Amino acid sequence: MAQSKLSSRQEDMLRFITNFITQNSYPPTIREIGKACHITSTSVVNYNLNKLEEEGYISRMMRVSRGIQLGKNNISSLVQIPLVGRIFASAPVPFPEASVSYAPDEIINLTQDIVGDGKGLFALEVRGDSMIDAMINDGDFVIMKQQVQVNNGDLAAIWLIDNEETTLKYFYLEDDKVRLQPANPTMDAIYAHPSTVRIQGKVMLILRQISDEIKTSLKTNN
Amino acid sequence: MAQSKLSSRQEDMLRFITNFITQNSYPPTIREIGKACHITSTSVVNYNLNKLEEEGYISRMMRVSRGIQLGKNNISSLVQIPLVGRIFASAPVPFPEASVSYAPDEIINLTQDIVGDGKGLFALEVRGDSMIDAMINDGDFVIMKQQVQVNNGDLAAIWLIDNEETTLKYFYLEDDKVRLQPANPTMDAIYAHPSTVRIQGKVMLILRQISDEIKTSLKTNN
DNA sequence: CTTGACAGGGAACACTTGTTCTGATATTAT
DNA sequence: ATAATATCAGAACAAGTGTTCCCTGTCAAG
Repeated sequence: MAQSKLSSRQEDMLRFITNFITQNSYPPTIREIGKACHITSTSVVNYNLNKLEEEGYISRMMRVSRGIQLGKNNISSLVQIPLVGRIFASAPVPFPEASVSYAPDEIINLTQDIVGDGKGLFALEVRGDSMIDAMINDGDFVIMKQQVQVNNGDLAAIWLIDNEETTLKYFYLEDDKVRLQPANPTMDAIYAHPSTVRIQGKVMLILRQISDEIKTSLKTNN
Repeated sequence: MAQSKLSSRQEDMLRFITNFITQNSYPPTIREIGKACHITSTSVVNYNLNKLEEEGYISRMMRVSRGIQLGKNNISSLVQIPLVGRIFASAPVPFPEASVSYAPDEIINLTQDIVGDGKGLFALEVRGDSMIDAMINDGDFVIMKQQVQVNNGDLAAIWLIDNEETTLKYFYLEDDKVRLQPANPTMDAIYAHPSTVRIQGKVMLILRQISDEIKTSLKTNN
């Protein structure tokens, strides 16, 4: 997959395609490309599109109108994370149901450079001040991944069976007991027996919208 | 432009369109929508697409295949925020220079539904534990907007002239003095004379990447 | 009951669009 | 120069695709 051995015509086409997509948010047709790049024949456009695909600049969906995608190189693609519900001390964390699809206002859009591929992630809104020892406020959004085991040092959502309480703490398995360390260094750790804790997931990201100006869209409905 | 008077079928369609676009980066055809939403007739899809357009959820390009754009409501277009530098207690906050353009690894990509249009915003990486009374950790990213005045209740970056210290606190102007309230409710407020504080900006968003898995791309180079 | 607005279904039509075929021209290698 | 390859042009075709028309059914208002 060689690089930058594009003819000037191919550069023209690639530039036009990029502009067209950012402008219209859908890709151009072969004939639209031809018109913009002064190519009279659709077969020539098709020919050069195949060249662009061979070089990895675009991908084409065969037999699909406007089936052109920009190469993965220069894209900072979106990741959609479902906003599943709320997290608070007195209940276990809710988990996403694989079957349902989420409404637009229940989705938090982030980018790959922040959350990676976003696989298995879901978001929860924090309710109450009970997570304050994890440096997490009422109203914050936590993006977490469901898993029953975490590594030492991970910030985990943990269900304390005896207390019937959800807590967010840094998890350390030490000898035969579990140390749950608050994020706030001024606070003391909790020690517990492994059988009394149930790991529910791992916190990947915390999002706190301070200003009301930008809080409009992520507000969940009561 | 009324809101949420969408039928379940229209919600289905909107959800499918959104998913389809983010997945394929080009919009679906009428027939693809119909197939996915169990609508046998193209005219019904067309009918409901027009409804969605009337309500402002999408825009349609007449006579253009796949000519569907997501409306400004649920649009999640990218916002690029320059990562200007670091913020710590012993120095005023750095500000972006309008003239320079930033390298890709100095840009934080977020979406409009989180930060709005992103106008005038810039990002800083928090260094040290000095902001801990604002519930902000070492390594957090704060997204802020430069301004010399803030409203009461805003979380502001403030330069304390006498102490030669930057602090992030909720700002309240009361009578003739300034009350600076830590975000952590267990801590006490600071009172200061207006002439001894210099407002440097307003914090809009706090981003905390917990897991190393997703920390790769936003790491600043030393 | 009648009317009208609304929602859905089916089919036909015309335009759009990717594909393919044939041939011409340009470029490069031998 | 000759052959091989790459690029381009034009045309025709089949499939894709938006649009439109007519019909049926539902439901609330008059």
